[in-house]
Amino acid sequence: MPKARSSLTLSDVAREAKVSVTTASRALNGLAEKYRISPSTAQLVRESAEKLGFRPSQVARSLRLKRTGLLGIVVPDLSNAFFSSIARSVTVSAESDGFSAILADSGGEVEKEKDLIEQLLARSVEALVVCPVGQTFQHLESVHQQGLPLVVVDRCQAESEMIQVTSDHIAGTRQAIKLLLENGHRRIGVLQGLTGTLPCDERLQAVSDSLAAAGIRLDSSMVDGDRFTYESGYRSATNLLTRHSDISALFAMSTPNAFGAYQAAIELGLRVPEDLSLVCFDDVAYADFMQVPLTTVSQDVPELGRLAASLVAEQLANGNCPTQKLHRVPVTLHTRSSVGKMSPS
Amino acid sequence: MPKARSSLTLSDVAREAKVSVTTASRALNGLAEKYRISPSTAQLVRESAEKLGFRPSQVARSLRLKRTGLLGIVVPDLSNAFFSSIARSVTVSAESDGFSAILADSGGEVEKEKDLIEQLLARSVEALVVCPVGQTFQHLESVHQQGLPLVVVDRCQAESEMIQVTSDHIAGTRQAIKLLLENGHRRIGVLQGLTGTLPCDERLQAVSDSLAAAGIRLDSSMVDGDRFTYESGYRSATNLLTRHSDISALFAMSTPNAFGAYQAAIELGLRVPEDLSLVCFDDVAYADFMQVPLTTVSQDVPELGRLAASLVAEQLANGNCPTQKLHRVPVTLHTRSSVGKMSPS
DNA sequence: ATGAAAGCGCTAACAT
DNA sequence: ATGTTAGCGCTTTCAT
Repeated sequence: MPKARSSLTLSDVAREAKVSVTTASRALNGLAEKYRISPSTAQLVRESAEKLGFRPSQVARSLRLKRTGLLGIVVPDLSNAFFSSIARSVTVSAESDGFSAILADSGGEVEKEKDLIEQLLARSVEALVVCPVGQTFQHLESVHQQGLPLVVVDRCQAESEMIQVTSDHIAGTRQAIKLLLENGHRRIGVLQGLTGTLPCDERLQAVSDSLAAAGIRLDSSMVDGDRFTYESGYRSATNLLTRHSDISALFAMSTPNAFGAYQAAIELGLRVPEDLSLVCFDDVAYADFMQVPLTTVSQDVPELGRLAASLVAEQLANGNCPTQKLHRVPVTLHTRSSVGKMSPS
Repeated sequence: MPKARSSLTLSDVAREAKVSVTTASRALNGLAEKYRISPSTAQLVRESAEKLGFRPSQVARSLRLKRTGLLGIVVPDLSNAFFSSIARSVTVSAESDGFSAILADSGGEVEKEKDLIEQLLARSVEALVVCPVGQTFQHLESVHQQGLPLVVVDRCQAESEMIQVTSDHIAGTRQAIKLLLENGHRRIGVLQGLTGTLPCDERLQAVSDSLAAAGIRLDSSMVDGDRFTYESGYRSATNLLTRHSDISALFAMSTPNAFGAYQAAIELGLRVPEDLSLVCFDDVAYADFMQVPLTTVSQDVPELGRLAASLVAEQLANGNCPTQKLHRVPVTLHTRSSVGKMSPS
C-alpha cells in the first residue's frame, strides 16, 4: 500500500502512465467512455495512480470547478445534546451526498456567529445550516438574499423568506397546559428560556392562550427566567414559588430549567408531584430512571436535523428554493410522573 | 452593507482602486509597510474592498499557499455526548487558532472511518483528530508516518508512535473495585464494552488485577457483554445474574451498560443497592436526580478534547512531534448511592 | 513605491 | 482516441 507524502500531482500520474494530464484526468474521473479513451489506456492510468498513491487535490478541483463540496453548520453549543444531534443528522446526510461538513460553534454569541458565517462563506461552502443564537437575523437574511442555500433550524425568525425548520412549539405547549388543566391546576408558573427567541416566545404565547381559553389570565408575575439553563430554572423557580405560594404547577421551557426547578422545589420543602407538578419541553436521557420521571414535551430532534439536511439537499439539487418556507416538526407529550392531580382544597 | 453575490475577485478590487492586483493583495494582507505601499494607496484599496464587499477566496489562497487552515475530526457518533464534547473542545480551539474544523461521523464503522480519512486528506486538512472505532489502526499509523499531525483520542493503540490521548482507565477501575471490595463485595461481575478496544481491555485487566491482589480470581464466566450500549448492558447483566445468583456487585464499563443492568436487576426482582451494587465508568447528566444515584468513575471529557487540541496546535506550530506519545487524563470517582455494604451472611 | 507575470493542481474547450 | 492550452483567484518572485 504505497502512500507517499502526497504532494503528487496529476502530471506525476500522467508521466508514469506516459499520457497527457488531460487523458489522466479523464480516465480517473470516469470520463474514459465519453472521450473514447481506449480501455487499456484508462486501465493503465488507474494503475499508475494506484501505484503512486495519487490523491487528487480537492483544493485545486474546487478552484477549477467552482464547487467545493463543502457545507457549513453553525450551532450555539456543540456539547448540548440538542445541537449535536442536529449536527449529526446534517453531517451524516452531507457525507452521503458526497459533501463534507465544516462545523462551527458560536458559543451562543451573535458576533461570533456572524464571524463564523463570514469565514464559511470565504471558504465557499455551498450551503449553510444554522442554528442561530436567535436574537438577530440580518446577517442570515443577507446570506439568503445572496442566493446561497441556507436552512435555519430551531430559533427561527417569524417573518422571513428563509427556509426554516423548527418544532411545533404551540401544539406542544397546548398539550402540556391541557394536561395540567385536566389535573385541576389553575395557578401555573412559567419558567422561560432565552427571551426574544421564537421557541421561547411562541411557547409563552401558547401558555397564555391556552390558559385564557380556560378563563385564566397569565399574569406576568407568573413568568420568570431568561435562559434555557439549569441556573435560570433554579433561580426563576425559586422566585416564582417564593412570590406565589399558591402555584401548583410549573411549565419549564427546557429540561435543564425543569431540573433547576426541581432542585428549588426540594429546597423549599415541596414534593413533586404531590405539592408541585412539573412539565417541561425537551427530554432527558434515562428519564424513566429519574427519582421523579419527568413529564415532557419532547422534540423530534433527529427529524429536525434530517429535514434540514433534506431541504439543503433539495436546494443543492434543484438550485431552486422550496416553496414552503417555515417547516414545523411535530412534538410528542411523554406522560410520566411529574404531574399530579390537584388535591381538592 | 453592500454584499453582492460574491464572485468578486481581487482584480475587481484592484480595478476599483486603480492599482495592480499585486498591490491590492499586499494592501489587504497587511503587507503595505513591508512593501512600502503609500498609506493613501493602502487605504484606498481597503475602502474599495469594503465598498464592493470583497471576500478573498480561501480556495484560491489554499491552492497558492499550500495551507488550507482546515482540521479534520472523525468520531464514531456525534450524537453521543462523549464524542460531541470532544468535538466541541477541538472545534472551538481550532476556531481560535484560525482553523476551521471538518467534522466527520464514522458511525462506528472502520471502513467508513478509513474512507472519511481519505476524503479529509484529499481536502488537504493540516491536522487530524480521530476517535477511532478502535479495532484497527493501520490506516492511522500510515497517516502518522506521512508526517501529518495526528492525535488519536480515547480508543488508543497500545504500542504506537502516534500521539494519543485517553483516560487513566486503570487507575479509575482500581478505585471502583477498591470501593466494592471495601464494601465487602467478593463476587463481582463485569459488564464489558466493545472488546478489542483499549479502554475495554485495560479496564478488564485492571479489574482482574485488583481482584487478584485481594486474592480473588476473576473467572471468565463473570464477564459478559460486547458493546458500550444499553442493550449490551441489559443482556450481559441478565446473563450474569441468572448464571451466578451469588453476584453482589456489577462493574459496568459505560453508563448505558449500567442502566441496562439496572433494568435487568429490576426485572429479576433485585434492588439496587440492597441486593446488588453497581459502579460504572463515565457519567450521566443529572445523576443526582436518579432513582438510585449512580456511583461512577467519570472521565474528564472536556480535558481529553482540550489536550488533543493543544497537542494538535503544538505540532502545527512547531512542526515537530511532541516527545510524549501516550497521554493519560485522570478520572474521578463519584461516590453516590448505587454501591451498598455487603450484608454479612 | 508599484506592476507584470508565473504558477499552485486541476478541468475543459479546442485542436488534431 | 489523445494532446495543447487557457484559465479558476490568489501570492510572490523579479523587474522597474
